[in-house]
Amino acid sequence: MNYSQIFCEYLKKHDLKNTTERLTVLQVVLAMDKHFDVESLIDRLKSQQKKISRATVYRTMELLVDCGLVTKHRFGENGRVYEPKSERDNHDHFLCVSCGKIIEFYDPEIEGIHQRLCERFGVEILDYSHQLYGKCNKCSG
Amino acid sequence: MNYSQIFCEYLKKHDLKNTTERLTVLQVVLAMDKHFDVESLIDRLKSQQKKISRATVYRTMELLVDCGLVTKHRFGENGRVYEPKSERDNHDHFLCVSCGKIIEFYDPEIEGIHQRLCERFGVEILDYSHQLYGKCNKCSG
DNA sequence: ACAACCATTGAGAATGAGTCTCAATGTCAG
DNA sequence: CTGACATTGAGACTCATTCTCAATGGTTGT
Repeated sequence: MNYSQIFCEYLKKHDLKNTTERLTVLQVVLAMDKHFDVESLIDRLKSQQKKISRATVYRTMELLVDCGLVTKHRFGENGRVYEPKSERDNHDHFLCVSCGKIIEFYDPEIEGIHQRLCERFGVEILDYSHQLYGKCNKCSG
Repeated sequence: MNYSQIFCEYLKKHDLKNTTERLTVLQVVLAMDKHFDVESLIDRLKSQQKKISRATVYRTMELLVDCGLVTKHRFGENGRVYEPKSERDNHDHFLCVSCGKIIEFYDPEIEGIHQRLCERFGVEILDYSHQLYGKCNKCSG
């Protein structure tokens, strides 16, 4: 099942309408760089002569996050950054404060930490955010 | 060396002036709840008849973060939250999305993760952010 | 102690990301 | 096809944070 199909199913299941704006946003999102902000997405839409309002773009991104096709991040003091999510795609981010490079990494021990937290405090974890900031190998020293 | 002394040293070292506004903000910050936002801090200042402008409060918080007396967080979609930092005070946060409760926890394995990242990619970590969102034991189920 | 220099402050304007409004438009079940 | 109602778009709005700049105040050297 591809992204569009998943999105359509999601829309149907929630009694939301299958509009061209929504599908167009999804298409363009999938063609963006891995990490992008809404501003770039809107620029891209404009440059492709797709006239979709800022409000609709924001509204649609929310849906895409909600149906699990996209994840939303906050890196440092900047606004939101989105990232299309692929199956079993579980990673955290390192951001170089000098050049802006983003390194994605996965360390299974993060799950150990979460597991121990749940056991210790009896909480249920729904979501998390884990970012590292520093200098990449080219910028350090 | 107490907080005020550290702050004064910091100011001197950076050729910044030792103003009553700056010291007042520090005093009131130390008397705040563990996690607070700028709005509450400004309210507190007002209620104590200390007239310090919004701009100065923001500017001073930046200094306090820079000199390591306070840490700055972003929890979810909300604005900044500050937290006075004590010696060897290394912890992450769990936030209950239902009741707002904050649990602080420390799991040494977070450092293992960071260590492995440094070795693997040759990066230097300067800072990080790690928050968990979910339901606390009273709100889950 | 004093003057002079320059950092700091405050009030309010400006910014900017994100949200809201509501009339016009589009979707879709029946 | 049509009615019911969800969605869209343009721009107003919000709200946290930053900026501006004239007035104020610390600090240093004498």
